[in-house]
Amino acid sequence: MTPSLPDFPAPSARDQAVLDASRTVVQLFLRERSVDFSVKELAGHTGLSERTFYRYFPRKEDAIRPFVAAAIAHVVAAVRTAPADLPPAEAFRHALAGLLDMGRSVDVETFLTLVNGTDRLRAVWLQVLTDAEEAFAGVVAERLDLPADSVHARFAGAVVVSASRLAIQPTSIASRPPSEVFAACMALVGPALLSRKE
Amino acid sequence: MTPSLPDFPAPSARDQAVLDASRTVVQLFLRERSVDFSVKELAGHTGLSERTFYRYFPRKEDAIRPFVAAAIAHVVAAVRTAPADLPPAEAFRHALAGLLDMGRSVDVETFLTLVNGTDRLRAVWLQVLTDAEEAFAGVVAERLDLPADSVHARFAGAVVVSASRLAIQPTSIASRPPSEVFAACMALVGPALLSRKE
DNA sequence: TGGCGGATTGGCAGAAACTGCCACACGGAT
DNA sequence: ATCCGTGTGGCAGTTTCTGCCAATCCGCCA
Repeated sequence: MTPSLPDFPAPSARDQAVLDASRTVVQLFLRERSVDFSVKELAGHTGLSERTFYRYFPRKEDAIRPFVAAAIAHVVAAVRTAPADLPPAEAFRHALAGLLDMGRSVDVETFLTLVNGTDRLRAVWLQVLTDAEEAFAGVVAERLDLPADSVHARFAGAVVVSASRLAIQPTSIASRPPSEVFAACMALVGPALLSRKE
Repeated sequence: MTPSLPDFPAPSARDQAVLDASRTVVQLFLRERSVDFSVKELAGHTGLSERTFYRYFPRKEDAIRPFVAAAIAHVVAAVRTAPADLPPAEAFRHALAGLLDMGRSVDVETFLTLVNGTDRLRAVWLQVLTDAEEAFAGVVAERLDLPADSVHARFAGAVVVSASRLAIQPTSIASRPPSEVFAACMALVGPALLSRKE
């Protein structure tokens, strides 16, 4: 039997191995409060050969990507399963807050500091966020009953990502909690972007 | 005498040399419709030694950065000098359209295709756009009389960048002209974000 | 059980990207 | 002429990354 839908690929053993390796790398970064490691070292810490490391991660800085992508997928899933009558903006806000609470297990703040302090990692971070726009556009489209590739949906996805990014920036955090900043941003864009038209 | 304000650095001869080199690289990419060149080749084409190339551009893909940054600075300047009574969204739309018209001298569309088709360049592109958010936030803050580092201004900057990015994406272009897409996005966010409150 | 085929792995060689160092060239001020 | 700060080129050495091949693992079928 085929236990999973063909177009919704079940996470293969390999994907899991990649994600594990990614998580190990991130934990190493956080433990040492540094990202200054050679590939040889990273491969050693993850129990992979150097060659396999490069097969898992096309470039060494991509090692953080699966971990971050998984976190975002978590948010998307949370929004998707939120009660249907919850306004999309609220659903996102809750999901985001949930993620940052989960942050007790991984110190989100130092992670972001490390990532933003390193050009190469910052680049990966931005790429992942840009990919997230698509996923967010998808769930917005679902909720508002729009085509997922419409300008409206895609723009909404991008706006939500922007608000999220702003909400978790250190300078914003200092002033007030992320979910407040996020809500403030959502209030600014008005109802046209994220409400279902009757 | 000191001919320029100390905190507004006059473009040094070196900066100009860097920008020239960057432009040369971009022109090479466009002429060959390829970005597949070694540093040795790029250095040769720009008339720089390999060593100096690395002094100008920390990583080889950064070679496109000054060129793109200059284009964005051009947009920012255009918005800044737009008539004060023009709504900010309109000012951005005009400036953007102007840039794309300038596109006759550099084929914007193939440039974006090349950049988006290469992970390393795409990363740089996204970084530059993220930097642009700050600059855009600055001119929005100017026009709306807000502090430049307020959440409102920064969010507005990010939203404008998102709309611009969406507007120049090939899939969007195919359907309708960029400045229309941009205007559609601006219409979605409503007046709260970009209008001066009386 | 034993072998077959596809996917994954590790090791090695080599290319390409990048850095540290130093000596040299240039231009302006003394 | 000399000094000095800035920029440059060249070279050696390190790190990152890729191509290739042989070895291994694993599900599967005979």
